[in-house]
Amino acid sequence: MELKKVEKISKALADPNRLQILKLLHKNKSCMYCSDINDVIDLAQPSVSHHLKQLSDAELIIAEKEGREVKYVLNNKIIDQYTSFLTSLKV
Amino acid sequence: MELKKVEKISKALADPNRLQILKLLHKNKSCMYCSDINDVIDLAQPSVSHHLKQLSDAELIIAEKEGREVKYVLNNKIIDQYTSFLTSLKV
DNA sequence: CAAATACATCGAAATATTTAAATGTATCAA
DNA sequence: TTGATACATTTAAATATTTCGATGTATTTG
Repeated sequence: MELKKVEKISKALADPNRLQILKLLHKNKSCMYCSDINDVIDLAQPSVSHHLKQLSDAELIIAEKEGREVKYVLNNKIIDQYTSFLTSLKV
Repeated sequence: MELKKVEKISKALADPNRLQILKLLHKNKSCMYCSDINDVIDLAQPSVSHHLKQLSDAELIIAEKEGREVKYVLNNKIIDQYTSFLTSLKV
């Protein structure tokens, strides 16, 4: 995995609200809508939208548009790639 | 692993210079001195010192004082703990 | 088509991070 | 003990991130 990509994923993971969103997605078996996340995270809607975009840009989550809602799905694959890189750093 | 700790490690990993330092430590089998890192990283000495402190505070590296030099060692254990947390997020 | 809903984008303020020059501290060597 | 070396800390400037109100854009519903 490219260092630039590792940096981007790390940045996405470096915020308590975004970590909470990922935990929520895990708990709810990855299927959550933006409004559900808005209900739980104690931030204004544009802030949540911003965080979801960062997670999405890092490919940690995948946004699936369903009518006027957006469903968010955890991207297991990129987590594997990221952890593989980190493991490869070990001596 | 605590979310606060995950956040701190993620922050430490979210910088190109710090990632490069970790790669250097891996390449050199974890045994490097501050001055060696200064030679390779294109930053002033206080900046490198600052980055090493962040990696050290996140426990990604361990600083071992040897006389007037400091040797840096990769902390495999914390990498394992961090990747375990990330893996546990998967659905 | 008009109103409502769900989410995104813009703009701006508050806060955090990165960087380096200047300086400080500890250790070694002569 | 004096000068040099290795690294840390302080201070301050530049830059990036976080946050939210206001507003914009689709989509659905009546």
